[in-house]
Amino acid sequence: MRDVNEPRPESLLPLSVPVFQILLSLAAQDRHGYGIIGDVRTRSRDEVVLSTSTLYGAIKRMMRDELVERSEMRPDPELDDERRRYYRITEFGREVASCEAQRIGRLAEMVRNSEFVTRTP
Amino acid sequence: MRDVNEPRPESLLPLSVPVFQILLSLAAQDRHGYGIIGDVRTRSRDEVVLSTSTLYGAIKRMMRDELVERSEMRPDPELDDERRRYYRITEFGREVASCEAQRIGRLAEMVRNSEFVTRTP
DNA sequence: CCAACTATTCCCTCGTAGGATATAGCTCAT
DNA sequence: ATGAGCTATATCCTACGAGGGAATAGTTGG
Repeated sequence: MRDVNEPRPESLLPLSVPVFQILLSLAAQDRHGYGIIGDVRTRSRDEVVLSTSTLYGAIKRMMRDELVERSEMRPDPELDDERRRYYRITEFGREVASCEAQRIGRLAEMVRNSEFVTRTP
Repeated sequence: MRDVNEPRPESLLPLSVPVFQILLSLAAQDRHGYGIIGDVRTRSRDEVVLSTSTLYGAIKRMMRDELVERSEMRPDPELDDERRRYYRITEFGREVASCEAQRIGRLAEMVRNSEFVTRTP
């Protein structure tokens, strides 16, 4: 059942590069802020390198929009760092990310149907 | 030979939705402003509907960045409307659009490698 | 001849990306 | 043990773009 106060996921599209990358990162597992930066950098093969101001600014807005929420998760105590604040993607966040993924798929198809693209066979 | 004063195409990425759609539209043929709005709407199947302020604002910045330029092209005089101002994509504009197309391709692949995506078989 | 549509332009507001900077706890080599 | 460098979070500030609204005016068709 959809929360009537929650906006339709499509209304938040298109997502900015940082927001979509953060959702992709948290979709795999809960992470803390600095961990997201490293993960995004790794999975994008250094194409997306978030600065701390970009990350924490985006996280704040994503909390406001209920795309993510605080997670109580803690790693093994001997590996933990108490300063860390973990985040979890919400169900709504997954829906929004899924919509954005579909939008990107349609866009990629639209590009394939264009003439000008440099094809790398 | 690359113009040394022209920035590297990647430095303009990511393109906004309006800018990329306008480049896609002009890559096919020269068009005037209002014509771009209609073409983008058609080729995106009503997904991207540019307002006039969005379009003309984007065009102005794209002229500044030399992604597009004024075109002298006029249609058959009996079909013409003298108010129209036609635009043409530049060679640099094509390079930038091509880079953006590749970025979107990589992004779509990254999404395919993620778990959460809603698959439509 | 008037309404609706085509076409361009400007103004203004809101929101975001990201540089710079502050603060402080943690880790490790010497 | 200590200081350098890394991990981690947070805020300030600026520049810039998206897009609503509205003004202007030429064009078309009923």
